[in-house]
Amino acid sequence: MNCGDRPWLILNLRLWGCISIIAHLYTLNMSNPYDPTPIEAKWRKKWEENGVYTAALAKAKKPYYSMVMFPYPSGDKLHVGHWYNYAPADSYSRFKKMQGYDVFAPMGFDAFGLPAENYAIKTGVKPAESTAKNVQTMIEQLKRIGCMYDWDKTLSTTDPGYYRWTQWLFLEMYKNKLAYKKLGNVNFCPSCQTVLANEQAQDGKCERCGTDVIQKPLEQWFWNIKKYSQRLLDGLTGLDWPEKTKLMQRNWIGRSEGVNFTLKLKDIDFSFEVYDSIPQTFNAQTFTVIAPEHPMVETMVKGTPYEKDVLAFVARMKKLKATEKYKFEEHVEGIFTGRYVDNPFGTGDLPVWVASFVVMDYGTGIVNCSAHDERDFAFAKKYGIPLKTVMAPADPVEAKKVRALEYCYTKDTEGVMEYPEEFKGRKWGEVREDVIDYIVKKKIGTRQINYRLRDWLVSRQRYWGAPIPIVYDPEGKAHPVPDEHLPWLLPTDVEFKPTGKSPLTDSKEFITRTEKIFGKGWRPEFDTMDTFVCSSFYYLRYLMEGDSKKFIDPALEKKWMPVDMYIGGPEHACMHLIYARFVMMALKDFGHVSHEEPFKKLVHQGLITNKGAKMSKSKGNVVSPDAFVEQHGADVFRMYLMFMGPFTDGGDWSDTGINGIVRFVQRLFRTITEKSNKKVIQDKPQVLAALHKTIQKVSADIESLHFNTAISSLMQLLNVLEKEDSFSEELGRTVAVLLAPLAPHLAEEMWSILGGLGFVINQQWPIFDPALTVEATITIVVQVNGKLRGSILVPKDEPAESILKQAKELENVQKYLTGEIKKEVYVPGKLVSLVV
RNA sequence: GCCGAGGUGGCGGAAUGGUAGACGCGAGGGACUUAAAAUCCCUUAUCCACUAACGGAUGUGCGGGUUCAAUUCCCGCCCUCGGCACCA
Repeated sequence: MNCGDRPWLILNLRLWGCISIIAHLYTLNMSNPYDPTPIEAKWRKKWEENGVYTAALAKAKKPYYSMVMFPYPSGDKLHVGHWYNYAPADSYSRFKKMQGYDVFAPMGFDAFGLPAENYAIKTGVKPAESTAKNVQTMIEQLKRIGCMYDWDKTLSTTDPGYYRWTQWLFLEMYKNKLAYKKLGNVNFCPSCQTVLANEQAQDGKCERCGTDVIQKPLEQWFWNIKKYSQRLLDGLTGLDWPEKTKLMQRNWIGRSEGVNFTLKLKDIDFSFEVYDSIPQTFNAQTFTVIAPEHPMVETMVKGTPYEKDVLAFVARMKKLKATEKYKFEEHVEGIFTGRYVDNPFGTGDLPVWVASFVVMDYGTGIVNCSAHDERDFAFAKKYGIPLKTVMAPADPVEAKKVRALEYCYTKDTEGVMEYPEEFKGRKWGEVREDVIDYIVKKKIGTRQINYRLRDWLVSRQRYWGAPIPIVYDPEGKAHPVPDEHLPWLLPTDVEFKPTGKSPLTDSKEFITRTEKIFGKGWRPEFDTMDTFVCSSFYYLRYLMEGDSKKFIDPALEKKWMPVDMYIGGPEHACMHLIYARFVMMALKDFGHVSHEEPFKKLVHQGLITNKGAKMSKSKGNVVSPDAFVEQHGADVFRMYLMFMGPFTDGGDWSDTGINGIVRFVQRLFRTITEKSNKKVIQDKPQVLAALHKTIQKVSADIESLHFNTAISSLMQLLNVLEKEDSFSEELGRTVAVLLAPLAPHLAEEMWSILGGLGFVINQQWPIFDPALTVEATITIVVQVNGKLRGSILVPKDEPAESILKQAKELENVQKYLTGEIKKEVYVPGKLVSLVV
């Protein structure tokens, strides 16, 4: 968003980059046997010519759907973060392919969105143009990584052939009563000049630009995701996702179980409900608060002496909330309505107040307050409202203070109940369920479940998005755009200045088109859709090549869904990943798909930072991979990224270690191509043992996405092979196969030099033989009193008694065997532990 | 405040009860070279001792505990990072 460009800095960085590259090239030894640039280009061309990565979706026997979260095609080049995500994900896909799966690894572009529009505002270049160009550039760059993407099935959310289905989805939601328009206080970003979904207003700030979000009363389109709260919650149990992500979604959905009390007002015939998720303290409740936006406020005060003041307060609060100045912590205010709740619990009447802090769209928007809540306590103290306590700490001195209301005593599981009589002496933390039963039995209230998840606000007052396919008749009633008019094209005759109104309002063509089709006085919906709508179903559209008349082929959906492996950033935990699940569930209910969940297994790659800070254009600290790839090749760069540390951890960028991988690649190439020997028929047992240990380790490590240790075990194998004069060509080829997922170009080159047939990527993944990994002699470690005192080398089937005997005879062990041996522990094949 | 993850050499990290520091970077020394780069070999947690050869103590954020044996398991604390937060 905020592109505080510092051209001098970038120039400086580029200049230094160039100098260091030239310096490196100058000093590069020409005797390096492996020259990546031409070789990598050669293999990419051969893969493409032979359609190695084209998935035959209908014919596939063992489908494996492997996806990464598709990128936004920005004008900037691919950065290290993209590589860090895509390269290891690709290594995993390749591994699966070699294990015999029919892997489908597509790639596409999430191309609608604000940056292209902001770029248009700055430069006048239309978003459609800049986006198309960026997509082209990005495809070129993506191909350079050497990933096995099936480019036949690529997609861009901005293609009319794609957003036709975004609009179709909207209409399906509309037909099935899951899309509705509603006036309400919505999050609005004054800088982006658009509304935001609840999920996009993080910490009271715009997710995109960091501006303080304000509350604005606007009429907006919502999708009823709240209806799916329980299913979204239940579905998590069966997913192979990071526990942390599941927990974040659970918290976001925020299920809470409690009670609803039905309350009656005194003097007028008026009743309503309040929700209470901590009903243990219901007998401490001494007043009731209602949200200023609540429509019932007006009814309550109508015709009373309080009416004028209360309504003025409400108006002032609404206005205040629509400004950037409003901070809920600082503006705790309220006003008495003059009304009382009629003695609900037999403990007296409760005065009803309008209070700033009451959340309108959670529960019923009206709440009962007690002394056992910090906020309620502070509010009561401020306005002199009486309080009473029903629980106290076990410590009598503290209990006395609590009863005297010296401070707020809240949510302490050890707190002891004092009232009502039935619960006296019991711990607050243990009576919850019993209190609910008591309330239900006495018919004071009913069980109630609430969710914090809000409906998804899908409309945006911006240009570069899929138009909402709705038109309004002259009376202002909404009508869906009929299917034959889809795609409901995004007009091009618009200004891009954000005004808070949709830019589409300016389009003459859009209005003319609407009137021509629907009649005079008809108006199109001027809002476009949140880009998260576009990305909520793209995994289904990959399965349908190009423009098609159907949303999905049911047979392909049944066969390929859910996505077997989905890799992307953790920042989407409560946005994309919850929307996509909701959309999949809704589509299942509408009868279009057979599965409930879109992503079976999910993994988050870690974040790559630069000097501890997140890379961003505005900070000018984005590391470009291009220079490294130019110099060392894609294989080296992707292996370096994988070798940095665990994939899910990310880490701080530094280029000091890349030479380690450069050396590894050169040494490996030289050793394998020079020492592989046709004449060697049988490899030495210790060489075979090393190979099979490596097969075992690399297989397990790639499967668990521990690429760093997979590479390190290949390095260990190289260290063994380098010491040999020669080994079999067969062994050399197996090493090429093991390397194929991690360094695909290098592996192909080695494979072909060693006379391998076809492509190495089409080979079967080797199976390790446990019998071959057993060494003839083993080292047994000897400990005395838990301290290491020596070791012995014995044949692998040496009996235990003999090992114990040898252990005790060691000179350095003898020194410490000063008394009688109390205990002898022998861990077979590992160690002897003696206790004296 | 609530929830979650983590803390290991100069650095990235490895080891989930069994030789702590694999693998790599960096650094130091040596070989090759007119020289440099590249390459190859040796050393590299800290302290002490020895350096003819062998060793000893300490050590995985801090303090306890379980065990023959703890980076790993248990209890208490400190710090860092991530998420949520006027939801009663």
